Amino acid sequence: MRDILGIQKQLLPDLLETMKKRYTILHYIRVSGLVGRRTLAGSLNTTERIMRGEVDFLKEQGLLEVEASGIRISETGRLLLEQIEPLVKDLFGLTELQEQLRLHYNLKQVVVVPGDSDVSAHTKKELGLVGASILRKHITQDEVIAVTGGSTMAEVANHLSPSTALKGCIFVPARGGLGESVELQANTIASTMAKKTGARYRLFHVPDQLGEEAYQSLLQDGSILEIIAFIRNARIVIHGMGEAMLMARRRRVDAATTAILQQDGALAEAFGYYFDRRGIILHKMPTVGLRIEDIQEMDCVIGVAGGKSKGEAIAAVLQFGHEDILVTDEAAAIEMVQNLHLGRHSLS
Amino acid sequence: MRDILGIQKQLLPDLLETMKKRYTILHYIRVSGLVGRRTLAGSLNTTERIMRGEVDFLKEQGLLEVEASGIRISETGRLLLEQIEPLVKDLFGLTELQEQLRLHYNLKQVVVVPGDSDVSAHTKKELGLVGASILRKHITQDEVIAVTGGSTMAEVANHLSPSTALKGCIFVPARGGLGESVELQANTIASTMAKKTGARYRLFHVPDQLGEEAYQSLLQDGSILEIIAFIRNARIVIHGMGEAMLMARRRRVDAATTAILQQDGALAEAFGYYFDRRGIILHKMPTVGLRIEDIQEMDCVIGVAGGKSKGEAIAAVLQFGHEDILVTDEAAAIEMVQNLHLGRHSLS
DNA sequence: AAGCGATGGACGTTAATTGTCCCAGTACTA
DNA sequence: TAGTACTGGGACAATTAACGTCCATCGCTT
Repeated sequence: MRDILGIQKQLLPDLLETMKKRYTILHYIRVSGLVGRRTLAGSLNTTERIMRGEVDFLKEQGLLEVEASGIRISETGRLLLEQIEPLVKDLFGLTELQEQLRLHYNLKQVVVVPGDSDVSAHTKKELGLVGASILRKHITQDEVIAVTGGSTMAEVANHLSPSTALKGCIFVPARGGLGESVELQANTIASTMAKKTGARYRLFHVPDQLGEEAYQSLLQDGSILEIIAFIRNARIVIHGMGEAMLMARRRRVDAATTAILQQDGALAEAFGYYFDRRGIILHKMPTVGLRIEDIQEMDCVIGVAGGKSKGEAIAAVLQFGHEDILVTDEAAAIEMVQNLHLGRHSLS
Repeated sequence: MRDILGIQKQLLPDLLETMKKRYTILHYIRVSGLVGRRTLAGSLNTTERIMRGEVDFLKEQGLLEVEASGIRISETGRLLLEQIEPLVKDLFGLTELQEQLRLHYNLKQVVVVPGDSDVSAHTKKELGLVGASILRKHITQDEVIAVTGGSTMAEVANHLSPSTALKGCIFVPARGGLGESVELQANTIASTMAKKTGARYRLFHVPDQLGEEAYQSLLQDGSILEIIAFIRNARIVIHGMGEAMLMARRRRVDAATTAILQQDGALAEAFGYYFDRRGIILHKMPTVGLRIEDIQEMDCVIGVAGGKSKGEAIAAVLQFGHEDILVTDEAAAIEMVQNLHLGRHSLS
C-alpha cells in the first residue's frame, strides 16, 4: 500500500500534496457540518478563489453537497473519508516527522522515506533514490560536488542517471582515504557517480595511515593541491553518516584513539569527523580534504542516512548545525524525534 | 491495492490521467529504445510542445536519459516501469475494455467499474455511484429525466445527492407499471431520485395488466396525458437492463407470451421492451410511456447494468443501437468483449 | 563531407488560474 | 418580524502558466 504511493510519487510528485489538500478540505467540512467557502478558506489559510476551485471539483466528484446555505459533506464523501483516513494518517505521519526535524534543526529540507534501512534493503534503496533526486535538483550548473563513502552513498550513486545538466560537473571525494573497503570508499563513489551521470571526477590517492611528516610532504604535491582546490570550490557536498564506534572499528582506527573516542562519548561520524551528542567535534581522521570551515561555507550540505540504529548518530551530526538537507528513513526519524522530546523533558 | 486506486480515482482523477500519460510515454520509449521527441509526439498523437514538457519532467525525475541523439529510458525508469505496470494494467485494463465497447457499439462514453455485480454488492454500489455521477454531469438545465426500475437503478438513486443544478429537474418513470416489486418500480425510483436531489417528480399510476379497451380509455385520462407529454419532452433517459427470461418471470408475464419470447430467442429486456441477440425488438410490455421513436430522438440514453450473467443481455440492447452511454462492470464487459470476438470469428 | 534527425532555446499567442467584487439568497437572532 | 451576518455563484480584470512554432546547433549515419 505504501509502496504504491512511492511508485506514483515518481510519476506524480505533487500527488501527495494534492491528496492532502483535498483530504484536509473534506475532513474540515465533515467536522464543521455546514460551512461557508470563505470561512473554509480562512481556516485552511488559502484564498477564497482557490478554495472555490477545490470545492467545485469535490462537488463535481459528488463528495460534497453545496447549497445556498453552505457546504456539507455528502454520503459518498463521508464514505471516502473513512476509507482514506488510515492512509492519510500514515502519510502525514511522515510529513509531520519531516516538519518536526526541519524546524528543530533549522534545516532547509527534510525527506523521510517509509521503512527502516536496518531491516529492509529496499528502504535503503529508496534512501538512495531520494538522495539522488535531491542532488540532481540542487545542481544548477557546472560545479564541483564533494561526496563521501559508505553504503548509503553507494546507493545514491546507483540511482543517479545521465543528464546533460550534470555533464559539466566534477565529482570529488570529500576527504582522502578513510580506511573503508574499496567499494565503499569516497573515491569509488565519486567515480561511480561520475560514470553514471556522464560527468568527470577526480580521485584522492592518499595512503590510509599518515604520519605527520608524510602529511606535510603530501600537501606539497601538485595533484593533491589541485584536488584540494577543487574541494574548496565545491558548492555542494553530499555525505553519509554513521555510528562513531562502528565506523572506528570498520576503519581500523588504532586502539588508543578508539579508547579516547569511547571515553569522550563519541556518537557519530561524518566526512571523517567524530561528533559527540552535542554535535561537538572530538576527533578528525588524519587525512586531507574538506575542512570544517569549508563545510560552513557550503551552499548545500546534504546528509543521507537511515536505520533505527543510526538515529542518535544522525541527531548528533545535525546538532553540529551545518546541515542543509537531510534524507533519512522513518525508523531513524522516529528515533530522533523521540530523543528530541526526551531532551525537552530533561531540560524542563 | 485496488481500493487505494479507487480512492484516488475519486479524489484525484485528473492526476491519474497524467499518470497514465506519463506511463504511456515511458513505456513507449522503453519499447522504442532510442527515439526522438517529434516521433514520440506523432506516435502518441500529441503535440511536440506537450511531449517536450513531459519529457523534460521525466528527465528531471531521472526516469529518462536524453542526449543529442535522442531519448532513451534510464535504469531507474525501467525499474519504475516494472513496478508500476500491474498498477496501470489494473487501472487501464478497464479503459481498454471501455474503448473496445465504445468503438464497437459507437457509443459516446463507456465506463467500466472493476468487479462483478453478480458476486459483490460493492460493485453494484459502484455502478450506482458512477451512474449517478454521469447523470449529474449530463444535466445541463431544468429538464425532464426519464428513469426505469430495477435494482441497479435503485442503486443509482441512492447515490444521487442534492445540487442546485438539479433543483429544477423533474424525474418521471419511463413507462407505466411493469409488474416489478414496489421498491424496484420505476415510480419508486423516480421519486427517490427526486427526493435525493431536491428535484420534483411525477408518477405513473397504471394498473399492471391492461386490456385493450382499458388501455384506450387510459389514454384519454388527463393526468396520464400530462405525464406522457413530460416523457416525450425528456432529453435524458437512464435505464437498467436485464435478462429477458428472468425479467419475464419476475414480472409475471403470462405463460403464452413467455413461450413466444423463449421461442424467438429473447435475450434482453430494457424499458419494457424485449430484444433478441441482434437487438431486434420482439415484444413490448402492454403499458404506456416511452416509445421506441422517443428513444431514438433522445439526446442522452444512459444504460446502467453489470454482472457477468448480464453480459449477453447488455450486448443485445447495445446492438439495438440507440444507447449513448453505457455504465457496466468488469465482468460484464469482459463477457461482452469475448462474445464480440467470437462473433468476428464466426463471420470470417 | 553532407544530410538527416536530434535537442534546446526563444518568443509571441493562447488558455487557464487567480484575486476581487458584487448580488441574490438563506439562516439565525434580537 | 426585521435585521444581520452569513452563504454560493456570477463576472471580470490581471496575472501566470501552457502551448505552438520556428530556428540554431549538435551528433550520428551514409
